[in-house]
Amino acid sequence: MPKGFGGPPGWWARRFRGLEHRLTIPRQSVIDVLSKTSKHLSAEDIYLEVHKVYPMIGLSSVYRILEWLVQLGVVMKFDFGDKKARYELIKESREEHHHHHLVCRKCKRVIDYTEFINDEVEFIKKAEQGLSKKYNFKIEDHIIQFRGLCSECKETE
Amino acid sequence: MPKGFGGPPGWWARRFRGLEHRLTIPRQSVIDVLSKTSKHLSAEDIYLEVHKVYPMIGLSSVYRILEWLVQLGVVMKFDFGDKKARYELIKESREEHHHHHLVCRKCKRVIDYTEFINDEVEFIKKAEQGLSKKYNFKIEDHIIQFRGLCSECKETE
DNA sequence: GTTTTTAATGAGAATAATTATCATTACCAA
DNA sequence: TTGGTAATGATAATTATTCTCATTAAAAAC
Ligand SMILES: [Mn+2]
Ligand SMILES: [Mn+2]
Ligand SMILES: [Zn+2]
Ligand SMILES: [Zn+2]
Repeated sequence: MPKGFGGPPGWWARRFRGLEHRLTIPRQSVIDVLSKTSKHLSAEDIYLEVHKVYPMIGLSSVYRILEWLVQLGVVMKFDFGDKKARYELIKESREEHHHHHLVCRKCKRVIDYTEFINDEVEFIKKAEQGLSKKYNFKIEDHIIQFRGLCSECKETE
Repeated sequence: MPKGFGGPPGWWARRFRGLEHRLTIPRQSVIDVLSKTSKHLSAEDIYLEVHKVYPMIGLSSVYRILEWLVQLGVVMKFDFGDKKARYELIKESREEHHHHHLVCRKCKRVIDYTEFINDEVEFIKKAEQGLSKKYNFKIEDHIIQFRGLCSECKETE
């Protein structure tokens, strides 16, 4: 795997080997872009980034690849209220990078936060146990968002 | 206000009186539909329901009215991963009806749950305090979703 | 009540994110 | 190599949502 393609060399190759999933250059490139940022990129953002290093990429491929990664549980897809989906790689060291979002309803700015994760994990664990039992529902992940006004938008109210 | 238009007679009229907001028949009708269901209706669902009782309603009015209600903090707008927005009236007795959602990633079914609300309120209160201070962010509401597979979809896996 | 002013509506066109289609290309396994 | 399959990229199609604008309804002024 060429240097600069997302994570420790071979990591993604190993991640996908054996599955009937090929780690092609377009796929590598998308993963690479996602792995290099903590921003919340839209499909088009990602397309433009990949395009810089791999200009023959097609926008439809980006959408296809993102959907593939979401299905595989490698990427999370978010809706922050502007009308495009935003994507974020789920980091390996989940515990380290587990976080949620503050979303400004006005400017749509998004702030990652990791505070209170311990309290959260405790609360979530209990809730997940109870809910999955009661509703016979297999819980795979969760979303927590606080919504309101960011410091900037609070001024201009 | 005609009987059957959403809640105790005069309630919504009082709710909006004095604001420069008119409680017209299209607006009443939309509120009425939302107040009579616990489903998570899309704009078009609402349009079709209102249309039954007020056939001259326009779809664009429904969108406009829903946005207005969201701005007023009377209605919440959700994204459950199918690609249309869904709307839910925020009930007066918030404590009573405060709930969150289990969302099936496969069939997009949505289950309301109210369990663990006490634990949640405690956790949320603490988090809100800390986060709003640290990030100088005015928190207005929050979203919690558990996502995964409903009992049906778990079978066909 | 009638007129004046303003806000809200409804039809339809326009927008824009996402999906579907399909011919071409890259990849893998004999 | 060669055959079979999976992935890609260009493009068209879809579809939820927003915009525009002439018409209508509501409140305010008279
Ligand atoms: Mn994030
Ligand atoms: Mn609900
Ligand atoms: Zn803001
Ligand atoms: Zn399901």
